[in-house]
Parts: sequence; structure tokens; C-alpha cells
Amino acid sequence: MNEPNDSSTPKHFIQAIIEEDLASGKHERIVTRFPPEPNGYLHIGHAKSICLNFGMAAQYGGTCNLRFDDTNPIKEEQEYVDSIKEDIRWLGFDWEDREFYASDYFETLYEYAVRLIEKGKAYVDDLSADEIREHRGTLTEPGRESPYRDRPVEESLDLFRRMRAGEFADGSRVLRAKIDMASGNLNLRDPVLYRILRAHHHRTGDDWCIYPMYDMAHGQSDSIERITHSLCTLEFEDHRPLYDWLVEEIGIYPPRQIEFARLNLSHTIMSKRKLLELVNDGLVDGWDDPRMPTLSGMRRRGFTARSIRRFCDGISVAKANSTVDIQLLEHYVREDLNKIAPRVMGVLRPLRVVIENYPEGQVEELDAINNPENPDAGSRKVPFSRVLYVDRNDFHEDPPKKYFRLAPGREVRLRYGYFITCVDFVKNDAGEVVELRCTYDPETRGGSAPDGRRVRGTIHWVSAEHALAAEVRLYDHLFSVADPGVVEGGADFKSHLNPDSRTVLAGCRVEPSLAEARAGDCVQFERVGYFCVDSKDSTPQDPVFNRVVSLRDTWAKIQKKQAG
RNA sequence: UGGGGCGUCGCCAAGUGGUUAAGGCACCGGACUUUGGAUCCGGCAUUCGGAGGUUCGAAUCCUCCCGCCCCAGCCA
Repeated sequence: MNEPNDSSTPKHFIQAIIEEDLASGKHERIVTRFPPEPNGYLHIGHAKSICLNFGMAAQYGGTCNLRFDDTNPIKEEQEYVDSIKEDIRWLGFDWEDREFYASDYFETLYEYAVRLIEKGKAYVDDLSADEIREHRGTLTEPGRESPYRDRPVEESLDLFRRMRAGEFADGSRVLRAKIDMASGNLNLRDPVLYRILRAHHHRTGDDWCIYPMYDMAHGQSDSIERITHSLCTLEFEDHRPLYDWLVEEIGIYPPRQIEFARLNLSHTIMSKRKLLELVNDGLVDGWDDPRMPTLSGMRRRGFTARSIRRFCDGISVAKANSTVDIQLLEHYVREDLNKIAPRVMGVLRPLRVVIENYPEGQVEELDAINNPENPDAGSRKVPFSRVLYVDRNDFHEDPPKKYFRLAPGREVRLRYGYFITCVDFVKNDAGEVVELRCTYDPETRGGSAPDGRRVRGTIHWVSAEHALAAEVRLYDHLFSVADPGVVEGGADFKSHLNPDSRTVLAGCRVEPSLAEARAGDCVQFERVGYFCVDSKDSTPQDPVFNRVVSLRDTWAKIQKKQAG
């Protein structure tokens, strides 16, 4: 799936490369792959890669494989592969029958390693991990060759076979490529290709006690799958010479690795390690907490797959490290939800309103448009009666300048209802306004005055006796600073956690039509924001709504300006 | 002091020797409005990290300088 080619999105450098390769005849069809390691949940940063890889395949009539990079059994689990598949499907992409695992290639990879040893391009090293590190040298000093580097091919072959057979202890030996211990690129200083590791693998079980390293597995898996363009992030740029070297020395099909900048988003973090820390420390309610930048969290929050896809298109792909303003993401959800979310009325902080001249016991069913952006969405009936709730912040005892809503003596329009005028208000002992006394103009049913009289303010409301009680969870940025990664002194990123990232409102009142709402449904509470029925905690009896994003709020801006 | 990358508006990002230096977000005006939403109009880089140079002409080519990111896992 990908969006109709938006002319406002210019071609990026990867598209340029692919088009050249197609035009020159280097490739007839392109093949890409999305290669997650099943050691955590997918986040919005992965979405960029997913959209890129599947997007290129779709745009140029090729295919994109899903391949799990599962070469480290210590960190990988089936739970993660399941969640990854679910997230990719939800995002709207289909790998059909092309679901692969690096572990499927273990036997072939082993043969490739043997081939390298036979060519004298790899050797078994008996050095310990510490010794290997000591021999590696530093950024500015060359490394030293291992004393085992030039041992006979036959000896390495024998040792490697016995490594596989389980004759040696974990960590006692490794297979290394024989390249150049003096290279300025540390990846070329005889990189480790295989290590001994007795760990249960989620797919191969206990079949293997040696596992290939990333460099020995990734490019070779790409080659086996005939990947034409292997797209990865910038930190692998230094690995490209090794990627090319291995494919060349083994003598197999050479895919082309192309690196692009990973996504960074302001006010959040993308590091799996840090995300896991938030989960483990109980600072969020799990991987799918609606504040998390994980796809499962965003899905639960109410982000649409389409808005994420559009976002990924919008930010484009380049090689410069960058941090995208989270407001751009919010823009794309608003854009999408504006078109598809049914409008309803919900009162978050209820303030009781009695319409004094409205007949006791009378109920009217008023027509309300479901979505002004989409006539096909039709309309619904909303009950109106003598006692209503409006939002507390739609009343001001002493209204500030430019405030168009309710205040003593002020007339406003109730959305799809009547014009009402506040004639009095009631306070409790604590001095809080607890009730408004209003009158209505029977001539203004539906919201317009026959005499042409205009009101500046329109507010939302619900009928007290008909409204449903609900819990509403307001979410804000997870971190209060744009770049939580930057911390002073001994502080750590968690010190930037936004204490107001979640505000739970109980006792909210929403219109009765919401009785039909089901988990995952998104609506717009008019004048407030977009909300999604929580998929975990919501029940028909006790509905729970998550705020996806607020509506743009001009009044808030005016207030800010007035304040200072 | 090694190697690999990157620097164009507050944030993304086009641009590949001749364009008035795209577009989006944000921001600022205004119109419209039964959501202070949406929509619509208008504004928003004499300048491309800096300095030299080549050229009739440079963000694009050359030289030097500056800044930022990545690499010393038997992680990926």
C-alpha cells in the first residue's frame, strides 16, 4: 500500500538511485526488505523504514520481503516477532509469502564461512574477548595481528567444524575474517564472524551453538534473497566496505547497501533501550502505553495507519541527521481524522446548566451533522432537555477580552440547539461555580435566529439525563523538552519526562450516541479534539476515551498573547 | 592526531553552473464560519556553515577552514 504519488513530495536520493538502476537495465525489478531484529517493539522510527522499503517496492513494481534478523538468541523472542508482524500489517503493508528469517539460512551461512576459511580469508582465533579488544588498537593506532591469524587453513577448518559440534566452551574461540588490522575502518580489523553461544533460539532451538554475527548474516541474507537495494541507517555506513568484501569473497550475488538517516522526533525518544527502561521502571504502562512512540502505543492512542504513512512520506528520506518536530506528526493525524472522524459532543469538565424557561420533562431530538467534511456521513439525533452540562471553561464569571462564550448576561449558541443566555449562577461554599441558570429563546431551535441576530460563541453540551458517563485520558508529549537525549551533568533522560503527559478525567459526560462506540473507534469531540475508544480499558458500561490530539486552539493562542 | 558521513528559513526538505532559492510544518496577518475546528487568501531565506578562488554567471566547481554525527560488542 502506498499513497497516490503526491507531486508535492519530491523525489529523494534513493528513488533517484533506483530509477537510474532501472533505466540503465542494471535491474528489471527491484527487491527490498525490512529486516527487524525481534528484540523489541516497533516504533515510529521503524515505520519510516517500513514505508520506505515497502513503498519503493510498490512504487517501482518490485517486492519487499519481511526478514527477521534473528542471529542473537539471547535477546530475541517469539513475542516480538508476533508484535512486529501485527504492527506491519496494521500499518498497511503485506509481505505475502515472503516471510523470512536469517536463521533459515544458518546452514548456508555456515557453508559460506567454510568457503572463506578455505580461501584463506577467515581463521579461527583462540584469543579471548579481552585479548581481541586489546589487539584491535584504537581509533588512531593500528591493531596487532592475532598469533592465530596465520594458522593453517586445515587447522581452522577443523576447529570451526568442532566449534559447531560443540567441543568448545562459549567464548573460547571465534571465527574471524582476515582483512587488515591496520585499517582506519575498525570494521575491517579482522571482524568476528561467528561466536560460540549456547542459548536456546526461538526458531532453531538447540540446533546450533555457534551463531553468525550481523556482518556475516545480513549481507549474505540479502544476497540469498536477491535484494537489489539494501536500505539501512547511517550507522552502517562504516560496515559497507565489509558488506561488499564478504559478498565478493564468498562469491555471491551483490546487493547494494544504501544508508539513510534514521528518524528522530522531538519530545520523545526512539532508543529501544530507553523505551524498555521506561517500561521496566513503570514510568509508562507498557509498550502500548498511548504516550509511547511505539506503533502499538500510537495505535492505541488513536493514530491512524494512514496518517503515519503520510507522515513518513512527508518527512522524506535523506542523509542528514535530523529531528522532526512532533507537531508535523500531529498535523498529519489531524488532517486524516478531520476527514473521517464523526463529530460528537463530549463534556470533559461538566458544569450543570438549568434552562429555566424550558418545560420540565420535555425532551427534543435535535439534528446534528456527523461530519461537515463529509456529507455522506449523514446526521444523527441528539436529545435536548431542561438540564444540561457544558464545559467549565466555556463559562467565565468575569470574562476576559475577546472571550465569546458564556458569562453573566451573555448569549451563546448551543451547537445544533438553542441560543441561551446566562441569567445567574450558583456557587458552593468553596466559592466554585456549580450551576448556571439560563434562559433559552424558543425561536432559535437548531441554532439560528429568525431575526438574524448573531452570536459570537457556539459551545457544545450534553443533556444531563441522557448523557453517558465516561473517563477521558488527555495525553501530552512524553517529554517536556524537544531533545530529551541532551542532559546536563549527572541527570539522565528520565528527568525530562513530562509530569503532565497524562491527565485522567473521570466523570466526563458524552452524548448517548457514543453507546455504540467500539474499541478503536475515533471521534471528534467538537471544539475539543480527536478521541479514540481505548482498546484495553474501555467497556460499554464504563467507556474510556484517549485523546489522540487536540484541535488547533486559536483561543489558547489569544490567551497566551494576552498573558504576555 | 585514524576512518566514514553530514551542514540550504525556527523544524523537515527540494535544488546537481543561468529558476524570482520548490514544498510541507510552525509562525504572523486577513476572509469565511452553527466547531475560536476545517477551508481560503496573503506574508515569511537578496541568501545556501565560513573565507578565498574559477566563471560572463556558483547553493551547485576548486582550495582551505569551522561545526555536528557515527565507529574501538564474541549487539544489530
